[in-house]
Amino acid sequence: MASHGARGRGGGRPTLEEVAARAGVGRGTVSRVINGSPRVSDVTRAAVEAAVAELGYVPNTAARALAANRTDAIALVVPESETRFFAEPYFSDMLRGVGAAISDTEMQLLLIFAGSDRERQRLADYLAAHRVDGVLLVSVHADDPLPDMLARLEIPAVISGPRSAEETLTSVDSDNYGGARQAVEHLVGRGRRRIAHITGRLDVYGAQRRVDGYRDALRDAGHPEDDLMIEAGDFSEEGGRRAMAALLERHPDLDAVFAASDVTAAGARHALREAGRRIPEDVALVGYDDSAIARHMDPPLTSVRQPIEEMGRRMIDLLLAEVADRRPAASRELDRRQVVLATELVERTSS
Amino acid sequence: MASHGARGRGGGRPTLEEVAARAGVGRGTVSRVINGSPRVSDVTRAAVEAAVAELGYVPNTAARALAANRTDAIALVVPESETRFFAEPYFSDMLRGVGAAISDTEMQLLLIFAGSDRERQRLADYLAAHRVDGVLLVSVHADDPLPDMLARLEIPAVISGPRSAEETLTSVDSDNYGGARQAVEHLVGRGRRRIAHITGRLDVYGAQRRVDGYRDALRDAGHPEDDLMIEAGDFSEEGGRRAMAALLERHPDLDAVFAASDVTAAGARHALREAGRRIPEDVALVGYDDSAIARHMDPPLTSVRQPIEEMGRRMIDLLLAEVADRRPAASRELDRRQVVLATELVERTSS
DNA sequence: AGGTACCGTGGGAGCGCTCCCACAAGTGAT
DNA sequence: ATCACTTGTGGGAGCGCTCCCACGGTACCT
Repeated sequence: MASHGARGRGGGRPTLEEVAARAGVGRGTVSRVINGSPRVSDVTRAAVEAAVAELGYVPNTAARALAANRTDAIALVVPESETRFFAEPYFSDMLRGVGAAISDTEMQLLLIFAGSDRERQRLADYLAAHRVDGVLLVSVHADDPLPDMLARLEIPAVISGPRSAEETLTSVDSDNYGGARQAVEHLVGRGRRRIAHITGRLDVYGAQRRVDGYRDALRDAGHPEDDLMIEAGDFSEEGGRRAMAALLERHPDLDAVFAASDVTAAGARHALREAGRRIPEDVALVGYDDSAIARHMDPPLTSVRQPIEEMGRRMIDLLLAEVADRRPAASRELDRRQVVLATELVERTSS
Repeated sequence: MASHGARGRGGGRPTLEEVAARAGVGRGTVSRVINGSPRVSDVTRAAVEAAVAELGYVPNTAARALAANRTDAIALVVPESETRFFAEPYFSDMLRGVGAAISDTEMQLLLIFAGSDRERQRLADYLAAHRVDGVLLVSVHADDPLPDMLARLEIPAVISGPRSAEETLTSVDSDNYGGARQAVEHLVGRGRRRIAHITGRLDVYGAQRRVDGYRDALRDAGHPEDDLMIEAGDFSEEGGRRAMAALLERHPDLDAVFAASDVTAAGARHALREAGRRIPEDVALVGYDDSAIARHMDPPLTSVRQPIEEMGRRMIDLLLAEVADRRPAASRELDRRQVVLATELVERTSS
């Protein structure tokens, strides 16, 4: 006991063994109580719980992790720089949703940025050390090597926003295609005839799906193919501004714009203002995400709402299921699940 | 070896012992190499490093934490809700600074929100379990119980923004008093005579110091005490708007405003616009933080820059020193350090 | 030559848990 | 009364490291 010298200073925290002694039971029994096993009699459980309370016992996470080979932590990995993370409400909304969901569990959530090469190297080391039981991946680009790395390390992962229609990871997404259709159908319903679209980054699958939705909605409304007015953006405000300017140049007669994100719409709004167009009188504007920006814009922005909170919850549920499922490594491939949640159009005065 | 059944699946990761066998040395030697101890001969070190590389050895964090009684992780605790965190550039700038500083170390950074009661309870459990070696506290209110809890648990902590002049924790701060003086002196220098101040939350010590700086700068410039035009804000945009409106009501003749944060200044700007005042012609405006908002405001905002990056670095350095210093718990009280860093006025067109 | 240092090194003990086997006691069927 | 379970329990073994003691070897003194 004295051999480790100055360690465990100040009397230290009580251990399982001490709780067991105090409660007059064995180590195993205390462990069972702590972990909520049903195979403990009520009397014993009460005695142990009393001892735990008296001693102020808190399990040692490191010991537990070592013995049980799990960490009780999952990581939310954002393959972007901090700067972009903070600039885009999508990420913070997602973080909020995931945070809410995780707080119902015993799990801990880690936020990891992997924007720069350096950060990616750190992340790789981190994952190699198996410091988390599972990973949540947000908005990964088509050619990102991260998913493969996770597969190689056999770390369970759930992705928000599949990389393609054949996503191999379990994924959760909102109905980008349907959401885009809602937006365009809404504009058509309001009598708009010349509807443009500013896309997101097209290496993001969801952005492509929004283009598909836009295209199909217009076609179904009887618009000829060459009515399409598409300009590439990148989800940023500046990108929205530039795309809008280009669209106005090419199609001065447009009377509506569907932007692939609220931030993009904010950029478009600037360009429209500069060009002297009134919103919504001259040009109707619809965004995507229904973030705080949409509510505070002038005029308030009609936007497609994704159920971010729900998405976060589903991601956590699926990931925890995969983590728990790590026993016989049986037919797990079979039910690769792709959850798609419905969107909702929130109408405001911009359209 | 077989007794633990299905655990450690897939052949598992190599252990220290395996590396030692491969390199033909003892366990202790490998440990020394891994931890960079100088007491290893060059030949041996090379052999071990080769074995590590061949086997792809990565230390098991849990085992290390258990044996060494440390976690190699520190937490950045934000006693605010996620919402406020994302709304205030101060926090994200601070996170960026701290993140940059930590990435030079082997430490891991955890971001923990403690806005709601529930989150605070989680945090308490978390700290009680000693899951981090140290804590970084950002913008704590005067009556927050967190610092006491940390002291009780003997967890090293560094605070950004001391709670009072007698802060007992090691702290890092920018010179709020001096920064405020810079701002006011700048306005005086530009010939402004009726300078108002919108404060931050006054339960934050730094906000009080800014008031002091404002007050003293005006007094030193020969303004009588009753020239003071102070209105309380709360660092938020809405608070700035309200305070500005109140100030205009009471002092329609004011010609300059020093706001306690850029976000506050943004709110003030709105109120000024609504009241038909031009910036800077009618009213000069100066903010604090020099955040992204200041650069993008219309007109670009003159603001007091805090060296956030540097603050983050200093906080990390001090905290790691305290963590490392946890040996004889000697005369640590003696050198309680209060680092104060200089600010810099960034002049733009709003003043 | 003997003594005293100090390397560099090997490996025992221990960190605080979980897992699982063993076993006592109780329950019900035969 | 016997066997076969079930239920609750105790405690050994082991997770993969770090810490530290002990020991052989070399270098430098007397």
